[in-house]
Amino acid sequence: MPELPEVETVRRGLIPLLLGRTIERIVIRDSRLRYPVAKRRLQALLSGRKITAIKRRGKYLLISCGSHGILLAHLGMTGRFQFCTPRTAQASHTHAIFYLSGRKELRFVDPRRFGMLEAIHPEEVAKHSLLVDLGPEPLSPQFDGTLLSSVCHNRKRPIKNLIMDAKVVVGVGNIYASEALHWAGIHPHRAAGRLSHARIETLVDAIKNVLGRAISVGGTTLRDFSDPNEEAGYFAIELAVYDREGQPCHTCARVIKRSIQGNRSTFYCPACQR
DNA sequence: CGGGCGGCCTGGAGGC
DNA sequence: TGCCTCCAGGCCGCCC
Repeated sequence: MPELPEVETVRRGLIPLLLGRTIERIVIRDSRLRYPVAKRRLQALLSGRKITAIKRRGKYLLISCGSHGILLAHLGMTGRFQFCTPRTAQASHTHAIFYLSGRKELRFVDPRRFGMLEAIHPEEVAKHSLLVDLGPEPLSPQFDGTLLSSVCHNRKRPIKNLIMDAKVVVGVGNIYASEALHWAGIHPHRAAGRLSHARIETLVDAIKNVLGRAISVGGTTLRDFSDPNEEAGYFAIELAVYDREGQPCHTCARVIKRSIQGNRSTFYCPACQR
């Protein structure tokens, strides 16, 4: 489901709902997510604790209970958080329920179970195996043309695969990789090492602009994404190439093509992207 | 060691 | 209506 803009939209949506609430009780209904959910550790670190901050690293959400613990969560492809009351009918694939003060509940729903939930100590964040090798945040100043140029140097790997690699830069998934390459006028199959510095600068700008724009409109709703208030995102109507195979390019009217890269669909305009 | 790709899961869409 | 195949926004880990 979600790439960085969707996760950021969820984070912003959860802040007013969760900050200041206490996690009174945690029920794991099905621990079979991407990794088995360590239920007792979750309860030991988080139950009885007050939520003080909600942060994001790449596509990971970090729901923090001060010095006591952090709920590290990943939505995978189909995960979502639902904020509701005890009377709300339970959706199928509700794997975890966090009972909150004020008679509210935070539920984790994930049909495909590619998501994850784990409780960690605050001091574990820096060296956690899932976080330690992550590249820079794409919207941070650290991610710039100089950095991406050095990563691209002499690499034969297609540029699309490279920008989707979380060790290079986090948060750029299949949709926004296709979109950013389109705006930068770069063919997704082009070897990273054969791009000029100027074009890499353009690509960095495109990534920042596409992600920033998507965040500002609440993410992309393609199939099943919505924020915790069940509001849909509106970026889908702005997609230039993604899921537009056979349709005309908005710039040059040539037909958008689809290819397979790394077992994933790639969409591009064969005329605008070289 | 870089990097391609299989596999993890379920459900929806579309073809017949 | 039903069955079958294909496809899906992520990411670890295996293997070349």
